[in-house]
Amino acid sequence: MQTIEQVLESKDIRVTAMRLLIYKFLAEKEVAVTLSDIEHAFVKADRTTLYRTIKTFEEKDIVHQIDDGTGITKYALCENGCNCEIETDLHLHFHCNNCNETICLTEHKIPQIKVPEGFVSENVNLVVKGICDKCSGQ
Amino acid sequence: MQTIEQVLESKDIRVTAMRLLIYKFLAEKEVAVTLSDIEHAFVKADRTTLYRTIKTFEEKDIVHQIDDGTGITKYALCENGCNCEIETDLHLHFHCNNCNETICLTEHKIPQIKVPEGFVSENVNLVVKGICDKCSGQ
DNA sequence: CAATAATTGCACTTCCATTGCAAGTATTAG
DNA sequence: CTAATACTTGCAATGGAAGTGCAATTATTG
Ligand SMILES: [Mn+2]
Ligand SMILES: [Mn+2]
Ligand SMILES: [Zn+2]
Ligand SMILES: [Zn+2]
Repeated sequence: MQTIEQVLESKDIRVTAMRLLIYKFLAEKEVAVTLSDIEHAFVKADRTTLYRTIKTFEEKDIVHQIDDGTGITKYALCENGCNCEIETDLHLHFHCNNCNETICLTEHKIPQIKVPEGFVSENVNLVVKGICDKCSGQ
Repeated sequence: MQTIEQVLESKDIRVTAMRLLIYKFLAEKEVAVTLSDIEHAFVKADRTTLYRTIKTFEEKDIVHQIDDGTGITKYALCENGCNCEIETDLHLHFHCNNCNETICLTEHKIPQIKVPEGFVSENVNLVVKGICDKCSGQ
């Protein structure tokens, strides 16, 4: 088990207080977060810093971006050993129409999608919408 | 074969010059269009009118919205007999990373996606990204 | 300790989406 | 046919998210 410091260093990112805090915040959340969520969690920090921190994380494949169709970009920590660099987002994402939260279903891989002759598939974004386990009351 | 006038009337939309023109524009395009595309095609009309026309079409299930991950909403005419109201976007969408165009693959239905216990799937958004038939040169 | 490099904060910008309100146009009732 | 009413269109303004230039601060290195 690596410490957060070790994770950052292994990706050639300097360890700063801000980065540790944001990493912890993401790790504690079991759902994908928006920049605005992070802003509300760290009101003292500047928006730009938060923005650039998450962008750094994204570049270095510490987080991946999720477009769940709400129009607002969300982010979630990559799984240990996730290969975002090679094939983006192999797992599917679930967006709850009730609580409006989006979560990674890391265990659920995206099935092979057939495309017509002449088309070349490079990657796939798949978002399932519906009611999440918490909201469905089971 | 219905005329455009008949299509609009059947959906309780008043026939206006603007609406006929925009409908025709969408019908002639084989790709999904942005509001900005429509704006460029109708420079004399006000942006708001174009916006509200497309929103009216969307409400009445004449067009469907496509979120292809570019951050800009696109629209495309619904197929004849499409059931947007009931289950949104059964077909998949393809976004070309080369020409930046998005098309409906109406023949390609989205496969059944399994979700974990407790989750209820209501609809699915699936966008495949890659190279389209025109750009792949076949 | 000084030089250098990276990070952070502030201010500003751009782009798309959306709304209030007034003016114009079509529809309906008398 | 005319007046009242409903709907459509245009203008102006707003809001929200994303992104950038630059200076100040902080950390790293020699
Ligand atoms: Mn994910
Ligand atoms: Mn479509
Ligand atoms: Zn929920
Ligand atoms: Zn193409």
